[in-house]
Amino acid sequence: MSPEPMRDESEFLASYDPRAYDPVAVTVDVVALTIRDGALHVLLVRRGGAPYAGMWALPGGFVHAGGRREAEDLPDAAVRELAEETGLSGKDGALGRVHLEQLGTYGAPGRDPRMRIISVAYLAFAPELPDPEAGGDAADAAWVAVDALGLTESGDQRPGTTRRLAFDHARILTDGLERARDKLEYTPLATAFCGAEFTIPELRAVYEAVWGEELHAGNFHRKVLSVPGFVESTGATSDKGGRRGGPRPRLYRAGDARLLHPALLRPSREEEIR
Amino acid sequence: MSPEPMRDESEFLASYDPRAYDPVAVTVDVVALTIRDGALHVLLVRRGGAPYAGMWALPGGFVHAGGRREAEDLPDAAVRELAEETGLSGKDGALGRVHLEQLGTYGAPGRDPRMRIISVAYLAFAPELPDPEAGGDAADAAWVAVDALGLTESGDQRPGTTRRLAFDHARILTDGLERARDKLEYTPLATAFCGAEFTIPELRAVYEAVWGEELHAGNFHRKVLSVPGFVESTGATSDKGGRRGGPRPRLYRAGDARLLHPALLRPSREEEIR
DNA sequence: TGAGTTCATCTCGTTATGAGAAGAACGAAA
DNA sequence: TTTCGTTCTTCTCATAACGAGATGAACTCA
Repeated sequence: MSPEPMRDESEFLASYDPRAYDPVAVTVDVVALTIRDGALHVLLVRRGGAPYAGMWALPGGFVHAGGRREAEDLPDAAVRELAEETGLSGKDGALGRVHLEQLGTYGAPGRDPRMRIISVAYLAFAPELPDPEAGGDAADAAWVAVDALGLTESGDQRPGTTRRLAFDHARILTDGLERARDKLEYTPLATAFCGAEFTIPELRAVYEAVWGEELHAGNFHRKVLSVPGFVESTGATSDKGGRRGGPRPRLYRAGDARLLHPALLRPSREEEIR
Repeated sequence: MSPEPMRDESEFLASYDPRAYDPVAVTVDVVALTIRDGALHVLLVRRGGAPYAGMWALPGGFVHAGGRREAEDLPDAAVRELAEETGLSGKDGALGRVHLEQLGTYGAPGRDPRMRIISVAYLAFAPELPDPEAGGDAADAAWVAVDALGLTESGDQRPGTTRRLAFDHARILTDGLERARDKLEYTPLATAFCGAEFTIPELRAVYEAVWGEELHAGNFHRKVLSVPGFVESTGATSDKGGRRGGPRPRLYRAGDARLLHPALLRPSREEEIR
């Protein structure tokens, strides 16, 4: 990993010139997902400046690497960009309960017309949040229904889709959705889309929105209660029934499991196997 | 993502100065795993130069970003570094049959004493390969038994371990092993550790080496044959029995499944759940 | 030749899953 | 207020999957 062998470490550090290397920039981009009106939504910003001005993009920006500003870690950069470009406050505010994990890194030459840019993508699961306010370089910011973006399996957008995504963000978003679908199978992260207390029908609505298919209510109920540590009862009952009738569902909160065992497998997996 | 709004994209590109940004460098590091003598091994190089001279590290190096050399994509950089530092030839040679996937990106400030370095880690599964030859900046290169590195769950090495790992490579390797264990559960990638044709006992040995526990031979056999697309029969039989006796096992090759359904879950999962 | 090992298959009891049904609780419309 | 349709929650039942153990044949090594 070192450019050339040297005898002494301090001598090496003194003579080291970072600028002698190829110029690269590192950004973070965030795929922030939430459930609104029973449908999966992603947080997007409309780009104010070039390149791709006017198009929609994932919130993100350059990592403060330590030159003029203080160096920040990658997850911190993700939270900062999310806060800056959307007006949502950071860890102690609206973004306090979100789950954040690294999704992947995208660095193909030419993915950004300005220069070689390596983008570290993060994936966030959030409970229902207020509408964002555009800030930073963003001309606009909004929660957008994922279904309205016309994404294809290959990471493109279908022709005729009104909201076009900049850069390779359609691919990043597609990968993020795929990851979210997988994570719901074997981790309890569906609870990250809910409030602190939730009902089993609410939890089922999360699965149905992310997976895009209806689940058998009875079997789902049995399964959630039988997996150890998935949810724990609060003893209380929701104060209202469903909006179209039905009894008041009981309230639960997230349990202490980090993995679901056995997993909650989605029904229509057969097609994707080959 | 743009530094400041501008009216025209070409005007923007002309005036853009990459050097105005914080200096960052991007590297790739590869966690290359294989099975030798029934035990899981990882490819390591001994560092010739500073920093961490003399310590062991994952093979890796700077990404050619496009300044003086031609820009290369991240996976290409991973293959190139693997080839350069170990003497193993590239895609058409010994490295032709390896599975390569992105593992994660490590960019904490201070992880490299020279400057801010963002490292994109890749994970490789390889069948048994020849001993590597040191090249590039590496003073030595070898397949090292993972068990001999004294890795802890928290990504450190136990005190007293002779081969110390440079940088945060103990953490990267720990994450890679965790990922490998997971992948064996729900993908047919265990076959990537085998040759083109293999027996079911050989495949079981892969699982036992990666998971570090013995499996029930009969149930494993039933399971592998019952999962559609995992393996397909060649009709042939191995020309030798096991080294300690037993009949000649039949030969199989990898099937066309990309996902195992139902998955092959490892037995002792209960402990890791909470 | 004999002893010990391993492959491959089978059995059996337990657990998990999919599909459907039923009673009770509720909202909304008549 | 009554009625009707909806939803929560719990059951049942048939099927599939799994863990543990057993068996006989095939092979290596002493």
